Amino acid sequence: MAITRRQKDVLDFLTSFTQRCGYSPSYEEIASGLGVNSLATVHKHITNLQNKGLLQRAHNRSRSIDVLPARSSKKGTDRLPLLGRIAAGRPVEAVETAETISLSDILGNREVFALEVRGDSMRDEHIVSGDYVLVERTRTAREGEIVVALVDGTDATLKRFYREGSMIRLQPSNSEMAPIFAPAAAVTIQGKVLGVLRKY
Amino acid sequence: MAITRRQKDVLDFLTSFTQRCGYSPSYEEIASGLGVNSLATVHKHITNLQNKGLLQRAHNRSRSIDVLPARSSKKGTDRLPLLGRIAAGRPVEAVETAETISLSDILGNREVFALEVRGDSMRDEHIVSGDYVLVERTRTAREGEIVVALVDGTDATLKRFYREGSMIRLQPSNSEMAPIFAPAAAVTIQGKVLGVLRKY
DNA sequence: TTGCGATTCGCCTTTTATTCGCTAGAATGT
DNA sequence: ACATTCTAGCGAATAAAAGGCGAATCGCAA
Repeated sequence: MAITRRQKDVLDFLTSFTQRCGYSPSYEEIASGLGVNSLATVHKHITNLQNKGLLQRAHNRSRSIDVLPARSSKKGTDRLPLLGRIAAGRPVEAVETAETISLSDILGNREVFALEVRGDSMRDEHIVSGDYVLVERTRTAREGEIVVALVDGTDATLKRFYREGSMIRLQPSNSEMAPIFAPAAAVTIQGKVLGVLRKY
Repeated sequence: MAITRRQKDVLDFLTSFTQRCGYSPSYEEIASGLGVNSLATVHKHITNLQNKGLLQRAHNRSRSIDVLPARSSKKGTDRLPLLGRIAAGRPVEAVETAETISLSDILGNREVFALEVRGDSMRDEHIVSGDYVLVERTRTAREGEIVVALVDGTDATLKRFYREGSMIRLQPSNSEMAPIFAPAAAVTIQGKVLGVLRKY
């Protein structure tokens, strides 16, 4: 069920509009939201998405688009079998294993959001540009944890967190970059990193 | 739920009126509340909303409208908000964004399994011991893709895949390790890597 | 029975969805 | 390398639904 970049745009717009307004958008509103000038284009997108089973729509009915939550809960795509370890020797068997892994193993029941990483400040930590970090929203952090921190209220960065007396050291994991030292009062923790997700 | 702008207005008015007064409004009150002059219009709205299952009403009875509780949106842990990019400057806002990321964005509907990585053979690719690679089960691969490959039926490894004439080169992403050369017949592709998941 | 609110009936305007024909680029298969 | 299919886009014409009106009618309850 290949979904194109543009189709995801459309789907995201629909979800956000519906969330924001409480009703679904008209084709014209979709068009202007996506920056296209033709209703036909919108119509084609909607039709395609409907054919892919990602949304429902009543024929010729105004504002009748329903985005289906089926995207995730379709077939348990959120939980996948953990078949073993690689580079160990044996072929990967199609074994029925009880072991599985899923996002919820990482997330638990916590309030989590994702951020796309830009820059190389955590390169030695093997977090690179384009990765998504999964961040739990907290205001505190422990020594050595990777955090999203705000310095002087303006600069959000991804660093390791260390306390040094009344100062905070935010340590990049990149030997070419210098740590940031700041008084504890100037640093706001926005969350700590629970995991990393990368997509090829 | 397939609702129009005006219908939401009506529904909102009904909810707030009922909340405020403890009883439901007459059609005339609804009309003036909505700024319309015809009871017929109101009636049409109410009927439509009833057909959509959003409210209940007794026939020909005064003030007999019951707004049915809206279905709550269960929030799945498998889809999380993508709040923005990090190391960009601004604080991470608690914005309601439509953009989301989830495992299914990576997986699609393909047959996927996970493997825990051991060893450092893909270190320069920022895949390290302890990470989980998400692998689509395929028997073919394209030039340069990261694959799970079986050499001589015994040795499963994680490498980049290159074809060189009748030979296959399996290239580790680690400058300290040498590539594996093998005849195409001796190499079995077990799958290709779609993504990486890391858990701290 | 009588009155008030609910219902129904045409008829109108505005909003919205649908369809058609066309161009162009990307992805795929032979 | 080529043809084919799919995605993405444009503008215009058409059809249908949504929203609205006033007036006539109906039905319950006081």
